[in-house]
Amino acid sequence: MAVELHQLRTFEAVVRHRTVTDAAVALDRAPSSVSAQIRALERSLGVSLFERTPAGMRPTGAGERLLVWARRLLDQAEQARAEVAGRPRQVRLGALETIAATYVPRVLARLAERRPGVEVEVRPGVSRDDLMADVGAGRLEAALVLDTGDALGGLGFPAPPEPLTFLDVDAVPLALVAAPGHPLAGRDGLTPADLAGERLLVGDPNCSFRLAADRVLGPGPERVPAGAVPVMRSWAEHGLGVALLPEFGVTSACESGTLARLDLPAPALSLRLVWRGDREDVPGLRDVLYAACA
Amino acid sequence: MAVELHQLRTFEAVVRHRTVTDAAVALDRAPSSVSAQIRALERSLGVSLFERTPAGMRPTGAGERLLVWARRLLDQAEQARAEVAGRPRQVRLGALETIAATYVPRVLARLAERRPGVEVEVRPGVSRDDLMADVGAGRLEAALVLDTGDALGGLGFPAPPEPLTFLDVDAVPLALVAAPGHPLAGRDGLTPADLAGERLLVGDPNCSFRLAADRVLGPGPERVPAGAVPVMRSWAEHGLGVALLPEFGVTSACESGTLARLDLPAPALSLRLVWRGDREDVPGLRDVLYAACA
DNA sequence: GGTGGCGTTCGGAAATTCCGAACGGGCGTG
DNA sequence: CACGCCCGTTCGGAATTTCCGAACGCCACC
Repeated sequence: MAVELHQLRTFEAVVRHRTVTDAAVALDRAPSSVSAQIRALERSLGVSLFERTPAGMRPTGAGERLLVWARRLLDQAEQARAEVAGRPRQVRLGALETIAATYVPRVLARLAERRPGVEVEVRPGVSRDDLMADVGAGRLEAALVLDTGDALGGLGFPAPPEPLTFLDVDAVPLALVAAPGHPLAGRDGLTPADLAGERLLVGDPNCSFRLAADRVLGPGPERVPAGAVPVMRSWAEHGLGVALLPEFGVTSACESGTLARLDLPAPALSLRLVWRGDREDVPGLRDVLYAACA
Repeated sequence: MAVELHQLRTFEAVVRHRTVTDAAVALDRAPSSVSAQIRALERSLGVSLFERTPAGMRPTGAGERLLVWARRLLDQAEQARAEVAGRPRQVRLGALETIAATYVPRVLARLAERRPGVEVEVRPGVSRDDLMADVGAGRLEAALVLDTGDALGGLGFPAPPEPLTFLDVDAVPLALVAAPGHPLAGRDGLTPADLAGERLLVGDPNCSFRLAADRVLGPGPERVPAGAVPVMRSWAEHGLGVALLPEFGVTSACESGTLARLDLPAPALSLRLVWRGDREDVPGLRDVLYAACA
C-alpha cells in the first residue's frame, strides 16, 4: 500500500492543528476517520509519525521529516492541478487599511513568488471585528489582523463568533514616540510608571495599537482620543502627547528628527492570518497558507 | 475530488506503455480499472489527458504537462518514503561482463546521483538469454543488454519467453576495425560488398556484436570464430581479420595506432534496460527506471 | 467480410473510507 | 479523591470507491 495524497493531507492537518479533533473539523471528517488514516499511513511507512499525548498529537522525528515532504507534495499537486487544469484560484483577503498599504504588499510579493497561479483580491476594511465576521460568514476567504498571544483575541479584542484558525505570518514592531523636546525623550530605562499622568494619544477603543498601549502602559497615562495612525503621529510631532505606534508608521519621522523614540520597549504585535478552518479546501486558500509560512 | 498518487501512477503507466491494455498488465489491474481511473482523473482536472486512437492512448498537451508533474510527484513520494521509512531499496541488475566494466558504472553513477537511497547489486552474466531468463523468473529485477530496433530481440536473438518491458538508456557505438596495414584501411566510402571474401572475426553465434556484424555486413565475409571482445581485438591487431567491435573496446588501440577503423559506418547498438513490466512496484525498481531516463 | 486489438460500458463483488457511539486514559478543578 | 473535560481509539455498520469480468463498439488490417 503506497502513500496517498489524501493521507498526507490528513497528516499535515494533524501536525498543523496539533489534535486529531481539530484536524477533523478542518477536514470536515470525523475524528475516527482522521485517526484511522494516520494509523494507515503509519502502517504503510512502518514508522510512528506521532507521539500520542493527552494534549494531542506530537510529531516524532519521522513525522517531522515526512512533514517537509508532505507539504512539498501537496503544494506541487496543487500547482500541477493549476497548470494542467488552468483554473485560476482566487482568494479574497481582508486587511485593515493601516496594514493594507504596508504589510499586505509584502505578503502578496511572497505569495506571487511561491504561487504565481493564485490571484488575491485585497479587500481593505476599517474594522477588525467586521473583517473577522466576514471571514466567518464566508464573504472573505482570509483576513490579516494584528494580535498577540497564543489565542485569537489575545490582544484584548473579543474573539469572533465563528472559531477561526490563525497563523502568525510576521512581527509588527511597535515604538513609543513623542516630540523631540518632550521631557522623557532622551531619558534611558523608562518604565510604565514614568508615564503616569502623561497624555497618551490613542485611537478608538478597539484599535490594535490602543489595545497594545493598554497592555504595555497600563492605566497610568491619560488617554487622549486622536484618530488613525497618521493623526496620532502628527499630534505627537506637535507635542500633544506620546503615542504607541507601529514602527513602520514612524520610521521616517524619527529619521528626519520630527519624532523621538522613548526608551520603553513594547513587545511586537503579530500580523495574524485568520481563516475558517473548515474551509481550507477552498481553491487557493491553501496556497495562501503555504505561502504565508516562513 | 483531488488528484491522488495512485491515479498519477496509473496515468504515468498509460503514457509510458501507450495503451490501457499494456498499462493494465504492468499495474496488475484490469483494463477497465485503468480506463476508469484515467476517466476519473480527467473529470477531476476537467481536461482531456489522452486522445483515444485505435492504436492506443496518445497524450494531449494537458497530458504532456501533467506527465512532468506526475513523474516528479511519484518520484518525490518514493523519496519521501525512503527517507522516512528508512527502508533501503535494492535492485539486482544483471549485465553482460562485456558492459559490466564499461557502461554499468555510468548507469550506476547516474543512479547514485539521482537516487542515493537505492542500492544496486550488479550481477555479471555471460549469456544474454540467461540474464533475460533470470529477469523473467524474478531472480533479477532488471538487466542491461545490447539490442536494436523497436522490439526486444530486434538485433536477432530470440525474444525471451516472458514478455519483458524495456527502455533504451544509452547508445553503444560500433567500429569496424582491422590492422593498420590492412588493404581496406585508409580506403574511403567502403560498402559491405568491399568486404566480400574478407575474414571477419566473430564471437559465438549469439554474441551481440556478431549479430550486429551479420546485419551490417551480410553473408559476404568469411566468419572466423575468435571468442570474446578482447580476443577479437587482439587478432585484428595481428592482421588475422576484420572485426566489428564496440567503440569503447577499441578506442585506445586506435589511438595508439595498433588498430585502424575502416570507413564503413555501423549503426550503434542500444544499451537496453529490461525488466518485468508486471513487477514495477518492486521497491527500488522504479527508481532505477527514473534514473535511467534521459 | 472476418479477425484482432483497442478502449469503454455495465453489473456486481471486494476493498476502502467514513460515521457515530462508546470507551479508556490523562489532566485539571473543586 | 472524585468528577468533568478533552483527547485518541475501537467497533459495528453504512457509504463510497476501486476493481473484476463479460460484453460491446470502433478501427485497421488481411
